Amino acid sequence: MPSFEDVLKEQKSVFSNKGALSPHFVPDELPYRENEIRKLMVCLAPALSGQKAKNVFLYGKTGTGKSSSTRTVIKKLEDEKNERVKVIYMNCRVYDSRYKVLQKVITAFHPSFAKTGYSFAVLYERLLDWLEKDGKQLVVALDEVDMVKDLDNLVYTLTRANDDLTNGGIAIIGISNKVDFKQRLDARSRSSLCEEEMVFQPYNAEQLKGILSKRSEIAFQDTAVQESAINLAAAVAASENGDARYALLLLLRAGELSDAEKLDNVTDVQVEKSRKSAEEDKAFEIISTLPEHQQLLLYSIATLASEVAYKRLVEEGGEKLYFSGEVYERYAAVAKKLGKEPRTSRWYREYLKELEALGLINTVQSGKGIRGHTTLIRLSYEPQRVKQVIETKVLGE
DNA sequence: CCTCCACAGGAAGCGCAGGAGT
DNA sequence: ACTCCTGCGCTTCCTGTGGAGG
Repeated sequence: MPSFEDVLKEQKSVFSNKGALSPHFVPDELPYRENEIRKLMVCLAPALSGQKAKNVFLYGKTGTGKSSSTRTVIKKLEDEKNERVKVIYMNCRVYDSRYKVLQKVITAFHPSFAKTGYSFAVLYERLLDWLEKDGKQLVVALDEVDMVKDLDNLVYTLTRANDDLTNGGIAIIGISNKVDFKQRLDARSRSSLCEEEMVFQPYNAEQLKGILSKRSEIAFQDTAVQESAINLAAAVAASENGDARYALLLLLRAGELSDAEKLDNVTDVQVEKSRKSAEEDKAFEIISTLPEHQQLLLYSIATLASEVAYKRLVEEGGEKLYFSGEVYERYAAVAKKLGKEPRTSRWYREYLKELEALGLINTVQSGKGIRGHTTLIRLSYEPQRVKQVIETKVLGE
């Protein structure tokens, strides 16, 4: 009978601490964000001397270190072990209304309030009492704050609380990656929430490299990751908006691939593979949210492509290209078969443009050798898989 | 050279949904 | 509650275009 220890030993892995690549991991040191962290600390520092901390609004694209910086600062603040300073971090994707946010805050010091049913006024009074008691300073960090449905209300409530309190205070840290979101707020809550503003710039390739190297030291076995793998992951992520989360994900998946193939290191080959599969996932995600007729069109191209020999096609570097007219005929046939009225060919051309803009197909203008003037079409992804995805996700349901 | 093919893509207009105005 | 307007998705109609074929 094998023990778990034996089983674990058999499964050798390139990882030593996989969790270090997770987006939730908070490293001891956050490189290239020293200035942001310092500025955040300056905003929160008043709390330690019994003053209200400043409200801060953090803005920046995904994977630029907003959440990590905030968590790092929160950790530092908690390490001060000041009884009168409380910090609560939450993700507003989960706590998406004034009530839920308030409830989450209350349960942090009064777990019995975890169940709903208390009126908003009761929760609010409780919060004030608790803060008032020995002049506590509360900092509420709201990640993805744009998800809160009644944000104006929430901001108003939290800021007004400061007026109702003679002792203690509440500060808000708002985090968002939506540019236009600020405009949706009314002027009053905007000016309270954005008392202090910080913009997080995307990382460049050099910085991503630094981040990845540092994390790899924790996450992987000593010599498991080749430098070329890190360089590639950094370069790819840099070209995709400098998203550190994506860079880490690539490395994580690459490592998992190495494990699956029972290799003892991670090279750029695995990174390239995981890039491809990440891209494919994204494409399939896009496909499943496409308008019905664009899906049908894509499906039609996929069926053409899976037929071994079709009457008219052109080959280019081993890839088959389909005539616009043939594709339209197939699309019309598929639509009819499913009892849908096909769109006109004029609109079909607009669909083609959209699909190309989304990177799902490639088109080429016909040149010499072909009669007339037409567009040649090919799928950007494996036809069989595209067909499968549409069949299961879309038509199957 | 002219004609035809196989489309590309602009212009106009239609029906409808969803706000703004009253 | 009502009209009015606007934008969107789409159809209809039409002119344009580059190469093949006679």
